[in-house]
Amino acid sequence: MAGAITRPDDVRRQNRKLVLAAIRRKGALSRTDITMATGLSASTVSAIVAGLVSEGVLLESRDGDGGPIRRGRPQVTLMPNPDIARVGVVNLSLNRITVALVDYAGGIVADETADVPTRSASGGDLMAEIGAMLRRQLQSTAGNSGRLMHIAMAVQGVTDAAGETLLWAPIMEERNIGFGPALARAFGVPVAMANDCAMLAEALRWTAPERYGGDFAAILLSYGIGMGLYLKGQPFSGSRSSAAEFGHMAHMPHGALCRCGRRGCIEAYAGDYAIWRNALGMPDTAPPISSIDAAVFARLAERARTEPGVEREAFHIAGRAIGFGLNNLFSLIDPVPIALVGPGAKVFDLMEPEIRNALSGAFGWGSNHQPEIRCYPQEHPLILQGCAMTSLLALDAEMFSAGEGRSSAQISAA
Amino acid sequence: MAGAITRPDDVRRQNRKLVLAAIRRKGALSRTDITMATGLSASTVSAIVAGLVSEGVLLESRDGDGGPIRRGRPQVTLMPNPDIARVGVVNLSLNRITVALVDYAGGIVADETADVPTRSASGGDLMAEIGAMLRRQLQSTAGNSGRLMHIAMAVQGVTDAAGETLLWAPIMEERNIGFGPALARAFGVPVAMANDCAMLAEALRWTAPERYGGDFAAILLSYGIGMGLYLKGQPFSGSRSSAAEFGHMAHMPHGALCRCGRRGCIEAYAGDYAIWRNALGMPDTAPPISSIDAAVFARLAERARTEPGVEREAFHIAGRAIGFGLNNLFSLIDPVPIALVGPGAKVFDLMEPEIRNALSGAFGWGSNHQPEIRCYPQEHPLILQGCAMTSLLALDAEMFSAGEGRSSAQISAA
DNA sequence: ACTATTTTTTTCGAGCCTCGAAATAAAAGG
DNA sequence: CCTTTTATTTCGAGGCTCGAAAAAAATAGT
Repeated sequence: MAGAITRPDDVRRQNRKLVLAAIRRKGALSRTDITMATGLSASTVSAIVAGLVSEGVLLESRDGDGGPIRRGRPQVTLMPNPDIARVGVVNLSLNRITVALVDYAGGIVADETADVPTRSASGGDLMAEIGAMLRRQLQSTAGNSGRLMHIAMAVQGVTDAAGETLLWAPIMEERNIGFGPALARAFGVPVAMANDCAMLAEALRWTAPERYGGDFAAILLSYGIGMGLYLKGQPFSGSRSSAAEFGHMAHMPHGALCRCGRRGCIEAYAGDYAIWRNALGMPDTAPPISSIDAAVFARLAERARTEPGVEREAFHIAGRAIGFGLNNLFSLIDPVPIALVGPGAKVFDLMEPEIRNALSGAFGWGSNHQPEIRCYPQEHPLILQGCAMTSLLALDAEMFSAGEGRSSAQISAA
Repeated sequence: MAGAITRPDDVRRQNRKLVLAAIRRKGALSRTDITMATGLSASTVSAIVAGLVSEGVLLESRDGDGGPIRRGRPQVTLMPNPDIARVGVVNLSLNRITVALVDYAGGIVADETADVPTRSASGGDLMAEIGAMLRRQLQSTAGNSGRLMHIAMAVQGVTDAAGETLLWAPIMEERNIGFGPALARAFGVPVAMANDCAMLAEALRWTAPERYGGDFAAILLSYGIGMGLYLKGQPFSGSRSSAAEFGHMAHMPHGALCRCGRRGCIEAYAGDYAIWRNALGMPDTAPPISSIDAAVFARLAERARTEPGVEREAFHIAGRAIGFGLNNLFSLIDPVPIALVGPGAKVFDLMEPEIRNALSGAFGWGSNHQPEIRCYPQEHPLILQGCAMTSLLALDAEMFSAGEGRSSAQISAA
């Protein structure tokens, strides 16, 4: 409530951020374009851009790239200077680590995926592997671009609100792993860690702002069920943990056994292991299996499509659970567009009728709950993109908006 | 994402708001106190306060009120000028309209409650009654204070996100009633309409900031079940409606009949009519009765306390439903302190064990869901207070923070 | 009574920032 | 080579906050 006080310098910082955001959205903009996009006066834009160029944050490009030849002084295009900084991107999911290096302009400098048995690995093991991968990439690409200035990490699990500690993850035994501080110490840069679904949401918002520019939910259906929420233009998170644990809302009291240890969670009906369990006619208290081969799962879906039976019913049960959860979610936050991401999106056709059915009961006030649902089967590219955006926006906001003082001194271009 | 641009004037506006907020929190402050409370420099505070005093927003009081006699130039106390404006406060609940007039310092100028059969009334009827009550109060207190400048209205029902239209209310048949625009037209002032639970939350936050200064939920257990949420220092609302419909989360698929027309809502197990239904051994599809006498309900609770039986079981069922809802809520937003408000708070002892029980299943990441729960049996004073705060803060922010231009011209002090 | 001390508040100049208007730069057209 | 057009920079005005110094207004002490 108190709020921070405002000083004249804050005005400049705020407007610098505005300029950088506009350029990042469009990729490249002239000063005139920035004037129109931000509403700032031409003189102010001129001053701000001059500062950013002299600090090396932006690059001027005089060659009009393909625009129609017009009379008058040609516009000078401004774009992020790729070599001013790099950011590290890490995605930790079941038995798989992906590390990438992205330059300040968003270009991928390096990209590597390693298979690692996460279930049996300790936090230290994973930390060492991630550190080694990132260090290798930094070395192999040294000299041709700026120094590492930020790391964003996506994990399949519950993180604390500060984005430092992985509190619990279905993909491994150990708990309370401080990946954030560890990475920060190892590489001397700020680290943002978040649930992979939060990164998903960030990426979707970025790639399809016309659809996901407002409120929406990204639901990841893979090994477990997660959700990333954007509300009022802000990523939603709990006060202590990353929260938004859609998959662990209670569907059935004393119901099926969930991997989180409780019973009756939505995930215990709609997670891949749950569908597997039901499709094989196992009791719903059977312990969740740890990993399901994609091809095997695809065959299961195929059988469910071709003939009625226990397999098809398993998908229906999953659909009902998801629909139930969406229904409750929508009771709390109003219906929003939904993005279904990951392997589960490939079998959406098998679940959609039950999902829609669960949502069909209209409230007295008539707001129909039927939302727009879109499917995105490939989650990994989106997660990485979300991490990259998170890091780059953090750089825009924290580092380069601060002005002359620190940044230009810290940055050493090659 | 785009965000508004910032100009030097915005700095002054922001800091004026800061000063006003500090004074409203403490009631009366000297310039030195403001300096410490806001972090602004003494010179800036001096300039801002001079403006506010010359506009008549603040009043200087030279008589040191009881403070220990100290050396040095005595502090001049600044407080809101009660006569600079008044705000109207309206609470519409089942068969009851309360209207009050509050001055800019928060003092109650007039207060009146009328019994009106809301179920059979039309929106126009209610609007006419509210208008008449408010107009009467304005006339009877004319001359001794400022003109009406804002109205806040709390309703037991679902409103749109803009705070203009009552979309649906359990207390009446008609839907989509535009109380907001109607009041605004009738009195020529901005109107903020919201769910009564949102106002509740506002009041609690105000009266006990040490407990409710952060995230918390206020749950109103009366004729229906509502919730007001504060998250990250912001009142939570949906994108289209007021949302946060805790009472209409789905507890049991195809379960008990709810007053909203659907089945299995939490309210259909924990609303007063649901408890009544269960305590009398009626089927849970029996139509909800429209109103329950407080004394009768109290006798019911007394019997449940003294002897086991169907009455006690009815309260247990209610507790389970509420606990179930809290469990799901906490899956989405992390556990937060809970304020139980209204008649239902009087029977909390009968429900608490089942509520706690439903919350006892810990997640894998160990965050225990047991929240701090406090009871506030009297909802009406809190709702009115919340309305008053809403209006006064709106005045602070919108009108007086704008500076010289408009406000001083519009205000006519008696 | 009068001066010294203490505390609060105001005044003043420096340093930011944004903006509009005017000036300058850099192209195509004729 | 001059005119027109469009983009960008320069310049002065007007705000705002801040620190330092000055002024105000009381008590304490002699």
